[in-house]
Amino acid sequence: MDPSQQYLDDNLYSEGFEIPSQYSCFDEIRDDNSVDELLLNNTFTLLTDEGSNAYLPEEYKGSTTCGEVDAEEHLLARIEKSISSPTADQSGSVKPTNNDLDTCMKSDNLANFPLMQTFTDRNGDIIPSCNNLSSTNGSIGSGRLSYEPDVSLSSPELTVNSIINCLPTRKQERPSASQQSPDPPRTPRNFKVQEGVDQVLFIVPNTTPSLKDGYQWRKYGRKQISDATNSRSYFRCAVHGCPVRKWTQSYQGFVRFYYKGRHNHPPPPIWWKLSQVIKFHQVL
DNA sequence: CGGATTTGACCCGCGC
DNA sequence: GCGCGGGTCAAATCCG
Repeated sequence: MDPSQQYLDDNLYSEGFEIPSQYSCFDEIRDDNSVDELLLNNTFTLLTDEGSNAYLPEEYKGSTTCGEVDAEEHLLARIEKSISSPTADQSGSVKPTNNDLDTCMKSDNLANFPLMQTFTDRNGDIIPSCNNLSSTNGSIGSGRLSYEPDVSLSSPELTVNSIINCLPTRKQERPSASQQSPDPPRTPRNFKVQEGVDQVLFIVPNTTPSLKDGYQWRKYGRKQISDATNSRSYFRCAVHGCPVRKWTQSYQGFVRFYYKGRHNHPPPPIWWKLSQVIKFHQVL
């Protein structure tokens, strides 16, 4: 069976990712040391805004927007780097010591996975960055992250968030040119920018074995997109009245998760994600 | 048996 | 205005 197809069909997609709400603050973290401090002090704030180049790769310094294709190239490069340099994430000084966190990381088999996140601007263009969870009180010892939005601090220029979440579990070859589809996957029509609506994009290798955030999702449709090898699955949050929807689509060895909306109920514990953010920082 | 998933049909938005 | 592609609905089916 085509691994991507199997991935799409797996019930694990009944549980998806948390959609980060609007960030509670936009602290400007301009150097790695300050991030280390925050992480080590468990205040855990990895934030940039649209204008911050704090963690942009060198090629994106000075720019705040780039096209989706460029962003994807960057993503693939990041994945390859992380795969080819298995010790890369050992260089960081962040070493979470909380036993629960370690247990969670191991149980979800997510240790050593890097994470990358980008924003999209109002036009839907992806802005590579290192933004991620915001947590005003997300201490490692608490067992939960807070995603309470702070409306007063939300950026009017940044209403759409995209996260690219890379979770390679084993070496994965990029498709050869002959294996690649001629066209990149189309963005879901409903994923187009809407005022005040959160949107998130994850891209994960289709070999990722387990992806859980505790949310329950109900599949409500599936569609062949563009050609017979490209299908998209449609999910809605299983909580009654919750407006959040997500789409999944496989493409070139990766699976894209498109999320739209904001949960209207408390988030579940998402320990593993916290660990990924830390790992991401280490990889960078 | 009830909840979740599948899948064909229908609806609608967008491009031409 | 029309046709096509994509999103959702809902009945059928599956599964625990």
